[in-house]
Amino acid sequence: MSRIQFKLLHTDGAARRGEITTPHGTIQTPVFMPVGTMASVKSLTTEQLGRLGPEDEKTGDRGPQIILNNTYHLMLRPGVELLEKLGGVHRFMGWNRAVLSDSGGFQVFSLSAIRKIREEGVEFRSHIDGSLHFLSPETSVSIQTRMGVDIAMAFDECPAYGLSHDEVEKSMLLTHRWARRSLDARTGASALFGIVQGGVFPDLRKRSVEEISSMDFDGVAIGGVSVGEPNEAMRDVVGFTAPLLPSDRPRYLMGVGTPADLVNGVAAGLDMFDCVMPTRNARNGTLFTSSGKVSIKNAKYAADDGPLDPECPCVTCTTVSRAYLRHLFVNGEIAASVYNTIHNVSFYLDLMRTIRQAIASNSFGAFRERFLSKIAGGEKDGN
RNA sequence: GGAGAGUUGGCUGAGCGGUCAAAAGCAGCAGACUGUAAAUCUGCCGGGCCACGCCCUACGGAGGUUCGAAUCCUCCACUCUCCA
Repeated sequence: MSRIQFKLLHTDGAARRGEITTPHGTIQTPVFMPVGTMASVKSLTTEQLGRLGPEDEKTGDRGPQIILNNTYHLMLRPGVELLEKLGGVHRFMGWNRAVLSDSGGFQVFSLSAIRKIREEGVEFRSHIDGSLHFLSPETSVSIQTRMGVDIAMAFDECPAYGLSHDEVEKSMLLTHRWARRSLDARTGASALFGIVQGGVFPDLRKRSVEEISSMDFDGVAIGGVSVGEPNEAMRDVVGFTAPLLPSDRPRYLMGVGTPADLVNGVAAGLDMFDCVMPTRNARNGTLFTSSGKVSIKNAKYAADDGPLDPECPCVTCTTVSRAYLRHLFVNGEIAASVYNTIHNVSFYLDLMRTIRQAIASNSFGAFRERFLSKIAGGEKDGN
């Protein structure tokens, strides 16, 4: 019945090397999924996206193995009816690899000004035209399935950071009931992942893992993280929760993170990651390199004729200089976003490939240590 | 030659007796960004200092009126518009 299959290939400490088979290709894990909210990884054409990152060791394929789309945004525009009629998101955007969709649960959190939460579901007012919409476990899963995604996410509630134990518990229990209903709404056309909540409270996280793991999800995700909590808190939650997750299914850390977060996440035993950071930061002029972050708009790069990252084989690093990238950025040229996004996404994909190789050769621990100190050398905050 | 308008910090441009080191925007400099309402947002932006306060230099130039002037008066310089 499940449309995906997970195979655990190898472990190196807690780090896992695996494979997820989907109708749109096999995904090597640990994997990073670029975010393409509007069925588009911002500033890239589907074709450009498809050529990013390192070449696959075996198949010779390039590019992300899987990307993320967003239910909330796509249901508003262009709408699920149209998407379905046009053959689903893959066909719509000309993407033939895997797609995972977020359920809209996060928007319940991030767009809190326009929501009304009930047991049944969430009433939204569209941020686009103010029209009224309703999202529930059933409608969310249905929309995701009709969009034709490979992996759908259960509809959850993502509590804001700073709520009390009782409030988070209440929210978590709602997420659990919604998880059950999401699962009951699954038709089998898309795989379905459950989402663990519980905020920053270990006892709640533990309960949530137990509850979500007991259900027949195709994978389990850690949600409710990177919602404004201190970095330390996030790391604690991930470090505590990840090892509790079932080992026979993909483990997905939602919305995280920095390169260092990814390395640490893998070390905690996680397989899948997504984050807007590489794409958003690219558009805002912050680039990730092998020696730390580079704010390309800084005056010091005005006459810097060298490549952004000498160690990076991406199109950006092999064709233009830092000086040119800065010039494009300060002048607001669209190409700045394109070049920057190409690099940042490539950097992330490259990092994941390196991580996979390190695990395969049982050298992940050493790699992690080297990586973190190298990054820290270039950046004080370790990102 | 006559009539009128104007000259403000790198630029555009408010202010029209004190609360003005001078609004706002731009440019410049730096920072943030973690399941994307983000090609966004925030801070700094005359100089100096033993800096939550003080000093210096500043609103075309020079004088003047006033307790006090970017703001009022006089002259000078320059710019623009209209009429000859």
